[in-house]
Amino acid sequence: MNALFKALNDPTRRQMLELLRKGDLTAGEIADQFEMTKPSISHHLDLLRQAGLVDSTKNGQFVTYTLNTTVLDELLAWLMNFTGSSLLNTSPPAPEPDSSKKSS
Amino acid sequence: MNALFKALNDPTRRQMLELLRKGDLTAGEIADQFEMTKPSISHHLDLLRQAGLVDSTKNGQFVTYTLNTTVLDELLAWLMNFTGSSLLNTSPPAPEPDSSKKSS
DNA sequence: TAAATACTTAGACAAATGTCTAATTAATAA
DNA sequence: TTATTAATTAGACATTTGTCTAAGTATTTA
Repeated sequence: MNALFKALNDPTRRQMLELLRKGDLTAGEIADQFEMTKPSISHHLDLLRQAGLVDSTKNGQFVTYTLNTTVLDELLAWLMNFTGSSLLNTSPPAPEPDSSKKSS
Repeated sequence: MNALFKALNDPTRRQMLELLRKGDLTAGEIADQFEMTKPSISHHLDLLRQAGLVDSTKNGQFVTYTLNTTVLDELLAWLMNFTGSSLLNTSPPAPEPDSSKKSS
């Protein structure tokens, strides 16, 4: 929990998470999005990994980073103790609104 | 958003929030729960207030602190962008299970 | 093999953070 | 009014944090 809040307490790292929301990225691709040296990027990614917010896998000379949201569920649970669990939807997913009508 | 994560990035401050969940407390009552000097406590409370997580009102020589969860909703909304908004319950509150039975 | 590319590790350093003691302000009690 | 109590403000100081440059490790390409 401590590592989680620590990891989230930085705008660069939060932005990294938002980038990864759209899909996996290599360390270099992430670095391209920031005006910061690669070592600094590497360090931020390390903190995110320590918090369990991202996973990294090596593919050849590239390292791909993937968002891991399971640890955010823990944060969500913590939050619910304050905002009241009434915000949580415990009911089963609603049926699709009828896929026979429109596609897009 | 920055002040919020900053305020939450400390175990003492998070514990303070949990204490206030059970009810309002004066600065002194809060200080009693920690092995830390009052000025340090005061400083932590100040950061919580800056983040909008607590409100403070002066009553005589006492200052009472109250939990303010509205800013946590903002965090909740941010979180939902990651964990998937399906967890959010958007339906109206369910009717009370029948108030004619028990009082408590 | 040698050079280039992708990334991390090591170490320095300024800025931010958490804690303390001492002093200050405000309100109550003697 | 003077003393006491509750709390904050000011300022010092060690630790942590974010950033950088330089160097190191793999991996791919020439």
